[in-house]
Amino acid sequence: MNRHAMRSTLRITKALSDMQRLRIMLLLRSGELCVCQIIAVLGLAPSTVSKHLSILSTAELVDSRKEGRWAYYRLPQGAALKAVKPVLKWLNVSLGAAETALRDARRLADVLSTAGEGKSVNGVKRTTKEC
Amino acid sequence: MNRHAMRSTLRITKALSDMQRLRIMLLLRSGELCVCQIIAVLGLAPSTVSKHLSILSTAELVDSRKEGRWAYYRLPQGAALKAVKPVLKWLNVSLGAAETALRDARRLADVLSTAGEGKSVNGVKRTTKEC
DNA sequence: TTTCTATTTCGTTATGTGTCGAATTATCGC
DNA sequence: GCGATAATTCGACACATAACGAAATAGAAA
Repeated sequence: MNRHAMRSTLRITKALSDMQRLRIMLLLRSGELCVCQIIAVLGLAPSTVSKHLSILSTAELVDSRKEGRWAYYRLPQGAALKAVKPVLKWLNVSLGAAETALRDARRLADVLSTAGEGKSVNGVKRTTKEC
Repeated sequence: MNRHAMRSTLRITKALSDMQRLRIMLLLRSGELCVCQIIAVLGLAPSTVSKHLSILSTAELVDSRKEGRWAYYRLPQGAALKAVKPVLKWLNVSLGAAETALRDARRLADVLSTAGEGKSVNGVKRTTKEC
């Protein structure tokens, strides 16, 4: 139980000790996102973003699910949320209004609006690719 | 104001992304400590501990003062405390009962108890404070 | 099937970081 | 003054890590 507390805590702090991963955590405040959307906002190589997501996932700072070709990530919801909620709250307060965060938010809005006109909202089916 | 929020937040998470520095933060819950006491508990080279303390200090996760030959470090008290209090609280909850933390606490108690009274092996009493 | 697309894994490279010992600075006691 | 102690800075090394592209994996559409 607490035998690995240091290890798991360190995994969390290490996961948060990178600028790109902080950006991802802030992005996910907007809700569930697929990898290609995160890639579009961060402007990094897909393999790089995937690695970052893997690190956040191992630290249990994000949840993920697969649907078809897509992989979706979001902030934790269940028991894991309880463990990291104070950290998420601190992150939100600490840099919710940071320049980078605001710019990323704008980019995300852009990505969401231009990615297929009637996205999954309204249940409109897309025949075109999304990412 | 928030122009460097990301930078300072990242400095904090980077500072906390190391096992030895987490140990130091937990040690300082006991109150102000001088560098030599921290060295004794951690069992690392003085130069290494000094570097760790410098990183924590730059991140404003600790305060320091100098008194004579000694340098004392403690958790932040003033405005800086406000900024990092949630993090400190999370740390406390997250690994206050961790194995390493408990062991370090015992070592610290040992260091503190033998510090003021005839610590020398031959029983020679010191006239001055010593580490 | 084949051909896309989305994502992950792998290999490589450049940079960052933790550690130590040696040298340096500062202070105290003699 | 001198020598001892506390702490920091510096230089070097080993190791960790973030970045990329290429290749591999998985699924959807032609």
